[in-house]
Amino acid sequence: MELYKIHPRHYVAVDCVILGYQDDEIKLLLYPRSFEPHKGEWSLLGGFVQENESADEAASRILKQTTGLEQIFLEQVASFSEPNRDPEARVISLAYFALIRIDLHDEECVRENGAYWIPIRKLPNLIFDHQEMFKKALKKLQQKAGYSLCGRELLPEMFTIIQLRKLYEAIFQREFDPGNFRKKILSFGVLEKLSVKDATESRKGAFYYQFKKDITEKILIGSSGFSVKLNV
Amino acid sequence: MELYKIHPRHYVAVDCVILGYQDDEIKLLLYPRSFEPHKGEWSLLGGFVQENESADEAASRILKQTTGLEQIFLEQVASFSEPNRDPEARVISLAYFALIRIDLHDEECVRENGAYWIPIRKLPNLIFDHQEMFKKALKKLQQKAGYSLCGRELLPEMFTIIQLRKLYEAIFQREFDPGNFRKKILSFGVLEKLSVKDATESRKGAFYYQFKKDITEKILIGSSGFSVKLNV
DNA sequence: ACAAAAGTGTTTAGATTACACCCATGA
DNA sequence: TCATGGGTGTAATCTAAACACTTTTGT
Repeated sequence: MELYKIHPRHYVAVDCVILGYQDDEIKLLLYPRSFEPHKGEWSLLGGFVQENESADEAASRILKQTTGLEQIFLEQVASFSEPNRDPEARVISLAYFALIRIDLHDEECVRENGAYWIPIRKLPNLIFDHQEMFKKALKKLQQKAGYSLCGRELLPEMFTIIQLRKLYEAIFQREFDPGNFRKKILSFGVLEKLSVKDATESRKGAFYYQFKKDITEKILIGSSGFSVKLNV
Repeated sequence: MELYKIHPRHYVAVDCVILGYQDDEIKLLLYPRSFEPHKGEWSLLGGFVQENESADEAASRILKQTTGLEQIFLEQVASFSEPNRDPEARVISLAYFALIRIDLHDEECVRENGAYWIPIRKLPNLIFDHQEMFKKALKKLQQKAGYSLCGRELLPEMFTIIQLRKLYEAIFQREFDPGNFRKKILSFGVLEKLSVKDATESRKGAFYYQFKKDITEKILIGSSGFSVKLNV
């Protein structure tokens, strides 16, 4: 302990890049910061790491507070530790990224926090280095989408292959050939065709699918854009 | 500031997974911890983040101290923040991983720190969660090797294709077909054949290669093991 | 000349891509 | 019946992988 005492201690915060999917767009949960510095400017949802919790736990806590959801996908992005990143005091921040199903989240919670879902195509300026946190999180999402179908985290229980494709097009900001995409995805054998159709988009209607219950999801989608492999 | 003051502050450390390549093996720089707790047990090289430095700077500082090298490849791995990971006091640790050319490092420095290069195949037990840090760093190395030839970081200026293959075999712990590996690597067009041969391994001798000077190295090597693509 | 490692070529199987075409349905 | 998106089939192209073969050189 003696040896440790000569070293400084720092505030440690977590900031969450909370991403969801709605109306064919990836959206980010932001709120106008409620205190100085930079009061009123857009900020990620964050908070300080307390004595008896890990950073992961702190991030979960914040997620619960702001969306009402538990047990959702959460992953470290990076640490941000420039001495002056927060002009008020030295705060070392650990960025997290979360994927949530907007259809499940608690709108009450979100409204209470004054938070909004903002489409990532029209992102406003964010405080501090939050823009960079977002960029890194988006890159992580693209990576993740590259080796696992992230429909489970972002789409409703039932969805059409077309909806899944639109999700992937939103994530990668490019188009995929409808026929090839469908074949590729179905070749993994992780989706189950239902007998129900979504008739809102066309006369013919598109069949709904859902993830098979027992699948330990391990899928590889290559980097070049979209080349996929089933791993286990 | 008022708002921040109600929150606790924590010691923040960096721990470096310093990897090198020698004698056809990936090696990790470790030292027997010189103070309690766990005095004498194997530990990564680390230190505390000071007032006026970022964590990246702290990691660079530690690297300089222990290997004598500057400007070397260094990347964040993850944060470790379990409240009791260090039994002595709460320390939040940011793990880094570094790749260094063992042929360049300062042996004096290493010896002064009582550090040793340990082949990763025969790793001893490490203190705290250092084993986990190492595992994550190794995974990162494999990822990195998957999209960029990391010969620059780990091999001497000049090397043979066979040496590069051995490096990849050490990183991925599997063998690659010599012919296919050579063709793949050379197809990137980032290596320059020299007129000198390494005659130590065979009568015929293998030509040395070096990285072309002007290359902004962007290579993709797929995940399935070894499928590669030139990106730009 | 021959052994042994360096380096080249060839063949096959599988994946990716582009795109033509058929299908089901409500208006 | 026809327009529209949903869904299937196929041929051309590219890539990975296995492995046979040729080259170079010291002894």
